[in-house]
Amino acid sequence: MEDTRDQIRAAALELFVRQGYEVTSLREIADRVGITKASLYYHYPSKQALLTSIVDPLVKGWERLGAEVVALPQTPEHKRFALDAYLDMMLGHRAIVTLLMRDAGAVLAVFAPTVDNVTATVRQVQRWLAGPEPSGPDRIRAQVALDTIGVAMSSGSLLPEVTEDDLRTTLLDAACAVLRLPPPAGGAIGAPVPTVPSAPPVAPGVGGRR
Amino acid sequence: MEDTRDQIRAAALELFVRQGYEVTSLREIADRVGITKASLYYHYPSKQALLTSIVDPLVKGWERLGAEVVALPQTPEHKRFALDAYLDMMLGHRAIVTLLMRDAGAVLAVFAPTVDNVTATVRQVQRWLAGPEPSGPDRIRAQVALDTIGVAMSSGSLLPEVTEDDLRTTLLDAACAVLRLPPPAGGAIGAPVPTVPSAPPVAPGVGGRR
DNA sequence: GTCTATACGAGGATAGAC
DNA sequence: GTCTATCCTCGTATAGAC
Repeated sequence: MEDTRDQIRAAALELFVRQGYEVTSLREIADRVGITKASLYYHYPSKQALLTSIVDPLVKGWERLGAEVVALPQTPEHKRFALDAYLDMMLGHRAIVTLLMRDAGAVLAVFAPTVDNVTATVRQVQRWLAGPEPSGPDRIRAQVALDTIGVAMSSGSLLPEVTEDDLRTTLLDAACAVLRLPPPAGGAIGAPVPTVPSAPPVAPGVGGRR
Repeated sequence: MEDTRDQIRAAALELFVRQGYEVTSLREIADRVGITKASLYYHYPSKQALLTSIVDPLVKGWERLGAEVVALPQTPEHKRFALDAYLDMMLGHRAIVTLLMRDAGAVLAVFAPTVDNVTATVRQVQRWLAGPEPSGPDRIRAQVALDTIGVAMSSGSLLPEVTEDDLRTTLLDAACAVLRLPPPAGGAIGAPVPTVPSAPPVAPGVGGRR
């Protein structure tokens, strides 16, 4: 029964998101699961390892998506598609993203070894979005487009009463506007988007609580 | 001689930004200033008080700007102006904003009492930007426009070799694009922007270190 | 204003019994 | 797998001398 491990992860994620990583003690997490601190160490060798196992799916998803995306041709259609896929993945990991926003520092510290890879991936995607031989502003726009999607999601508290559907389409449009992509051509353009799967299965995250 | 107090604040800000608030110990800060932990307590009654005094200027600036902005008519020109002023203020407090991004959680925790006021201000500005009787998407766009400016600034590490000027104009344009504001009418429109001072004097922040 | 010394508590982590 | 007990380190904060 792997159940306890999962319970721990879920409890930790919830507490981390609500209170922050540093502030949350292992005792709190253990209490919530109904075990003791020591038992927790049976399942995870350290607090950092716990955090890693929580954030890992998002990192993996991002790296995978990044690799797929940069292989595509840099057409407006594909860019729009890439942003959509990115948005989709982020929404799938909503709780984790919130944590990342809250405690960017702590999370990055834990991923210090891996972080260069991630940064590299982000850079690649940014360059891909910016187009060939991008100017400074081109690169800024590319980065803002990416950030748009990430940040606005964590602003749930500032945007209640907004449907997920509105959020999804509006964010995509906003990112496209920033990139100055032409609006999607009304008709069918053959198949503008090829093989890339729309998004990984993606765990539901611990979403809730909003 | 208020010098020590300022030295402490500067050292603390730098360390907080680089390592994070929770992780940075008072001993480190004291060491850097060349005094002891105990002396530090003579100047600031607690670590939280220190953080407060660091972040306070930004909060104040934001509240002040918010109050001024929501009193303006909701024309495209004024919205553009408001975003510009907002951008200006954020750039003026660059280091603090970076800290806020890094440790949003910790900072918010410290400002828990005040935080409702701030949230309220943000909400007001968001509504002002969204226009009268805004739809869901209108409100999302307003929020994204605000976030655009804030976030992209912290992405300095992902956008080296970009001039501050490019950053400034591109971010403003991006925010306007998100809001679907028409491009600024080429000619002079009388005085589209009235009394509002372009931005508070604004401390230079401890910028550096990038 | 700044120091030395110290109280106090909390948190991460380990050892070893059940 | 889970517990009790314990270690060690570190951070906040205070007392009191210089």
